[in-house]
Amino acid sequence: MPDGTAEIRKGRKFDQVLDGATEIFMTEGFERASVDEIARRANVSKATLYSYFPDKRLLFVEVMKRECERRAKEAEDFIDKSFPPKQVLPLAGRVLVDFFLSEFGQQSFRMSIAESGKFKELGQRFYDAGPGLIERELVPYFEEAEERGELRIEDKILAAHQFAELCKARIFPMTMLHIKDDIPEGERATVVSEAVKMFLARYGT
Amino acid sequence: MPDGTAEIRKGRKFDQVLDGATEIFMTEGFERASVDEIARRANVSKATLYSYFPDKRLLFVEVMKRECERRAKEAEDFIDKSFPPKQVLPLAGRVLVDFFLSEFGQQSFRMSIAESGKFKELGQRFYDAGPGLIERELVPYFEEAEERGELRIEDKILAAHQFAELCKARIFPMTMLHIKDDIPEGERATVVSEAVKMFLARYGT
DNA sequence: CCGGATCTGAACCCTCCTGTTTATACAGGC
DNA sequence: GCCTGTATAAACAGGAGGGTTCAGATCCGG
Repeated sequence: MPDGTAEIRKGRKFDQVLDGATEIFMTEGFERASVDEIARRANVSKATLYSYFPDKRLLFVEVMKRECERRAKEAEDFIDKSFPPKQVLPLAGRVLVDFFLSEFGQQSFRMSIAESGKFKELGQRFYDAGPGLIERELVPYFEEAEERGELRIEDKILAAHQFAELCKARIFPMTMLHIKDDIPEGERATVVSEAVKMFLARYGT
Repeated sequence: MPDGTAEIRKGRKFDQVLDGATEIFMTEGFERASVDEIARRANVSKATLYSYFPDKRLLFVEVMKRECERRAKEAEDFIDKSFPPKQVLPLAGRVLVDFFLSEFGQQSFRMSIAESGKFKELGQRFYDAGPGLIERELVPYFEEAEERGELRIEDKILAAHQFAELCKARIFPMTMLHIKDDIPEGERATVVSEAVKMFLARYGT
């Protein structure tokens, strides 16, 4: 075992291929993306590509795996548990909004939804890196804040999801359905601010 | 002009084709659905199908148009504006939840998201029949309720979207990503009930 | 029962895509 | 400078799907 990455992979242009595949899959989706296009974008021959990945599906799964892990790691620990909700929630909400309004957030959501039927494990993986992550981050915070008397929540898991959904109000469907491509600064701030207000009106002390 | 439907259509098995196409598109999505399969399901020859619709894309657009109209009509007037929020909101929420958990709701959402990039007008149409409809139904109700002193809402449009999003908490992502296929009665009721509680905590009087 | 419109089925063309193969170029270690 | 493993380009096989065509069956109004 020459190096640490104990995976079934092979050679040297591996990441190059994955990067190219990520780009193409993100803009085209699974069906529309062609292997030739991926190889071209990755500056790699199709033969090389197929020497790493047995087929297109596996390549796709690998792309989504990596991307989910990457994003999940990025998003962790953006919460300082010792601060009160009035400070933590606006920040968390803003991170959330900016994420799912980003090109990457949009596309991975789109693709996960479109292909989760075909690749059963994929839906689970994206869920863990998305809604699941939010749950894992917020629930412990709610618990600490409740001990400090700053919140009072019976169903903390539901509350975490409610907060996340509130942050999508009016903007998420719009971008998801390509009604608008960009949401201006002001609108993002408003939505987050109103989400926090509503959340605290219900669970605040 | 022989009949009222002033469209560019033709013959007699028109609806048969549309019905079959709807079924296939709903279960397969645009890309995966094959014209042969649609013709087979519709008990119609491919030649007939192509005598009505110039190509697959147009057929798809027509299916989505009809389905959006159909659902929009079904969903109208389920609100009795004279009742107080405590009664109206649970009902409205329940209709919402049952809709987007239905096989049809799920699939049309999935498809609209997946294909709205390719068919620009489609996103708009689905938006009007979905989030747009909610807005058009709830905002006038909020206004009347506010006049009666039952609510106090500055941004009524945002509030309508917030309520809709609250109804999705914890259940919508799960079904969308195929984590769970059915949401039991109890969970639906809980989510709606908690959505209403939160909404009234913020905007109730 | 007749005649024109509509529908059928099956073959067909063409394009595109996945996946394979082969002969060639190139790289770095010894 | 040679040798081995890797990358390349390009062509190819196999198949699927969209769209067309046409001779014949079928329907329906008159």
